[in-house]
Amino acid sequence: MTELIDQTESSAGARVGNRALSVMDRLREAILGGAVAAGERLNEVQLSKTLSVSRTPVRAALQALAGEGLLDYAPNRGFTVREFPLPAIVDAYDIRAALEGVAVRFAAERGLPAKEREIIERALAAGDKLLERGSFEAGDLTIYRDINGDFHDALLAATGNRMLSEMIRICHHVPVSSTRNIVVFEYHDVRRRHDDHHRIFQAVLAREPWRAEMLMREHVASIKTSLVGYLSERKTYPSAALQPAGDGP
Amino acid sequence: MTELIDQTESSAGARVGNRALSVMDRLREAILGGAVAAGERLNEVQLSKTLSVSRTPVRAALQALAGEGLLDYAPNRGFTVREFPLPAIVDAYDIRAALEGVAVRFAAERGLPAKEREIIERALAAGDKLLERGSFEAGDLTIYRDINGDFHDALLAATGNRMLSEMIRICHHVPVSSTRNIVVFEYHDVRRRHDDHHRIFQAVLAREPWRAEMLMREHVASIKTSLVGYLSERKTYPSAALQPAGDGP
DNA sequence: ACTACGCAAAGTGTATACACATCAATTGGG
DNA sequence: CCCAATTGATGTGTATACACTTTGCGTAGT
Repeated sequence: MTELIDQTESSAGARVGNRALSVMDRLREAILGGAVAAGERLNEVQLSKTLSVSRTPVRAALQALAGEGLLDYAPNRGFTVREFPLPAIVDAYDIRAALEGVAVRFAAERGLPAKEREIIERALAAGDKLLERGSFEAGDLTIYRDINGDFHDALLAATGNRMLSEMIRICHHVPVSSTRNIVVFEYHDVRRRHDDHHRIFQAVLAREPWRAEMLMREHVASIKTSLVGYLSERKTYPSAALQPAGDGP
Repeated sequence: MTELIDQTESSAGARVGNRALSVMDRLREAILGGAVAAGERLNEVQLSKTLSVSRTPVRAALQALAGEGLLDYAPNRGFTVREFPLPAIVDAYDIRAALEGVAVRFAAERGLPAKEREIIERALAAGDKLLERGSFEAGDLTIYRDINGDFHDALLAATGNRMLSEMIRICHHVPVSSTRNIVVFEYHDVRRRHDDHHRIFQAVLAREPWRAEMLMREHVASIKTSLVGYLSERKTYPSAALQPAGDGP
């Protein structure tokens, strides 16, 4: 009763009740933030003591997170943080490329609702303005990260297919692979991807489904390529290294 | 300890503990079988009385099924059977086509493990034998349904990517859209799809990733087309009509 | 007759106690 | 000295009681 929880999302995915919801959010944050190691076993009583709730909402949250693919479950052994080996992370980009490709194809076939169209136009305009200077300054990348997120989210909402959006959301929530992050910091790369966005948007408006899909697939694939290149330069395993960098537009 | 449950699957997806597992299976069966209507609200106490268990495993099962996308959840209102409008069912084929396309691409890139290769070869041989007669008899479709399932499952296992296989599994579990069913009964159509399987397998063996992906996409897309055609002939809504027919190879 | 308030019944959310499985360490036998 | 069985501790699985939220019905007021 005293807790203030943003239960904006109503019935998507595998949510759970009041208190369990906040537990779920805190746990997800902890997992994605790397506070708990991959493969680590999550002790229910310990968590319930830490979070000052009973085991019931903790269990509910754990099961919901398992539904999101962040945890593994083994009977009589409880939940463990799912491991995401580097190959699996890279694969996630291919999966995401295929799914977002289908999403924009749907959007191009069905047409863009006015609301989403406005959001996208605003995002594109904001990107144009940010990029017209010809170079990046301090907080610019953070700003563009949000712009990029708005673009993809709006396109996602435009498909009107829950299963598809949930799957894409899962791809975005693969540890270290959040959409709102950017792998390549070079101005020139961001510029190119912003141009991709324009082209994709045009294809959707022009009702060219297959061109839109193809562009989106290539768009996401190029992000994967950048990630792989980034990783092969510095051999370091990116569990923490990528944390602030992550993935791309 | 008196109950005999097949807990073959260990840590995939969102499973839950011993008793909850059997509850989950029974509920899934009931939902997929159409025993409970879409949109219907699932009463926890009623279910627990029906199944002779307490509410705890029932809740666990419900949350797990929500994680599989079969149920919706609303805080303080419980779980409802998710609705799958006809457009969503049709969309599922496009999503499945994209995902299985990526799966075979991975298989072609990575190579087929000996075990899966054997399974596929056996399935293809069995299909050849079944089809060489030139026409279908009574139980032949049921047999081919299993052959078809084995083929797709083996290919799926060969990718070695959990997220991908789970997503494909979800597509297959969309109500009325199980892979192991076949929409078109014509011998000629099954023949064509069996040929598709051969070509896909060859492409995977020949290490031609993009050709394999393209073939698989077209393969699944053709099934969607058949379904749409089937539906537009008889205008009846397929909630029950498709139950025995379903979807295809 | 219609609306608004309130109360009661139904149902979900949470806490807690107990049953059972798993794992590790210790002890007894070979 | 090593292997194995048993026993304890740790931790999950289930049942149940209670608190809170929602919802529908009934009543009173306009």
